Amino acid sequence: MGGVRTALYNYLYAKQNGGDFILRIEDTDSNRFVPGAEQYIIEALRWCGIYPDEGVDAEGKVVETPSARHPHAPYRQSQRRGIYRQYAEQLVAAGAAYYAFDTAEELEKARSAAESRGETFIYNHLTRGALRNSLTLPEEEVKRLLEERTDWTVRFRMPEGRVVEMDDLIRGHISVDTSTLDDKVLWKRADELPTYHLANIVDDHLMEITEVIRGEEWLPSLPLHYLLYEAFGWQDSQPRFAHLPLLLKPVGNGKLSKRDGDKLGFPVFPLRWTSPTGETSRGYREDGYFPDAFVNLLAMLGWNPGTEQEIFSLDELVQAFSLDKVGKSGAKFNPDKAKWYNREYLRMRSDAELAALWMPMLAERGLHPDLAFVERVVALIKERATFVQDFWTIAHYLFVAPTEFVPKDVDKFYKPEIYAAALEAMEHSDADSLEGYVRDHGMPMGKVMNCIRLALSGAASGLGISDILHFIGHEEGLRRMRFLKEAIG
RNA sequence: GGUGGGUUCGUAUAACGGCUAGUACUCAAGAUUUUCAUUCUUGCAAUAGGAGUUCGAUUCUCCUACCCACUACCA
Repeated sequence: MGGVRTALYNYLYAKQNGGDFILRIEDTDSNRFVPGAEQYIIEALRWCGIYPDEGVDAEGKVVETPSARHPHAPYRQSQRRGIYRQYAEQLVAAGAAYYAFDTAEELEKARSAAESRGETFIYNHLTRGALRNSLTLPEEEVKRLLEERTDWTVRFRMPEGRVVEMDDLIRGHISVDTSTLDDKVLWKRADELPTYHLANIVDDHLMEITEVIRGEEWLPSLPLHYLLYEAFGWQDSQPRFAHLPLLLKPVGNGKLSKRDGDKLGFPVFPLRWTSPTGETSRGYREDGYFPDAFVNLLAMLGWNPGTEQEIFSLDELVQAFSLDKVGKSGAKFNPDKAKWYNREYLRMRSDAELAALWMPMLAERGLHPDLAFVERVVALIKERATFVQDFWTIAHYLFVAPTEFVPKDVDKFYKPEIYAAALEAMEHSDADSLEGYVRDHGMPMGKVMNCIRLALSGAASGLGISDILHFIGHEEGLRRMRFLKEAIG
């Protein structure tokens, strides 16, 4: 959800300003490759109605837009491998970065040693002088290690005691002292791939990105990114940054995780997702949410239009969206409000459209009613439903006679005198005259009517009796009256 | 621990430094309905705490508290 919201805000911002929305796959961690994840992202965006102007499509090919522009291909960082090394080395040559030869074990040792002293190990101006890198080793040995070993990295040489002044479109001015920051790895010889920081800056520059709208978790690395733009000499074309507040779990504290959804009974994924380990998480699509409702509720999590309007189509969002109306604090997700949104969107759908969505579900139950009949049913019940899936629960007895009766309602309304009156009323009237007959003959309205409803629907609550009768017909109504007696009596 | 960010009803949020702090969801009550749901009406409910600036602070400044993120050869 959080990822979709970030993509949505980027899309809205781009479209509002006549820009392009580019989908770039940042797959620079070969250890964390998840098969199917990329396809999933593309399919989820499509479901939401978000189509990239540039990027990769579901088949892994460059997106073909009407204008057929794809000047920045390839869009998958794993396919851009070749271009990053030169940039990393450019920084080394400029003195902004250096080669580091520390092995994972050595760093681990340094970390635990610091920990035992009650400190935290940071690879920075304080420690780099005592570690194995091109700043401490003789030139000859550096040259040798570079050729002999394949596990070295390029690290950013974070300056000491510099205050980086930054601007965020949402948070305003921020300044950070670089002394507290560390020498981040920029490039790994082992897989010839950059880390996020280098790849992001290089690609944003190459792809002419003008705005970076991303999650708040990136705010702490913003100084590094500023410094990187500076080291490359790209300050003039540096994009503007906006860090979005996080999506938080509905109860307690902390960011929304997939566990919360499982526990509290709502999806945290746009589409159903099955992880490589076979674990499945439910999706908004499969749960019956309409894509436009999902987009709408997501847009309102962290942003507001400044008016009291709550229902927005994607196009309206493009018009109304504004980064300065995005909040600064994390937004707790409210599942009840999400359902409310879907209910609103369900009501806006036409009877014909809802009937068309319901037909296949009826077919799964072996039912093949007239489309016109289904449309009439939908018109009657749509106000009572949140999802199309609810239709069956609400109106199943319009298609199939009840075979079970709610025991509590039976106890209350299936009594000899009441049943006799109810049967008499049914035998001497039709759908339209039933209520009048009951009243005119002095029968207890509530009891008799509920007894009839029990027979017709299996419970004492639900649709109006006259409505039910109109759908199933008087004969079927009488048959169900008799069946109630057989089943219970 | 360090650094950064954040803090208005339970939740999402509104309020040029100036009305009785508004709206929506949830919840409760009432009306409507043959029942339930819908619909309508009403109600409950908040500026984290403390200083300061000011005629006046939800809004600006500082301190405290709490929450979150980051602190990886992950993004």
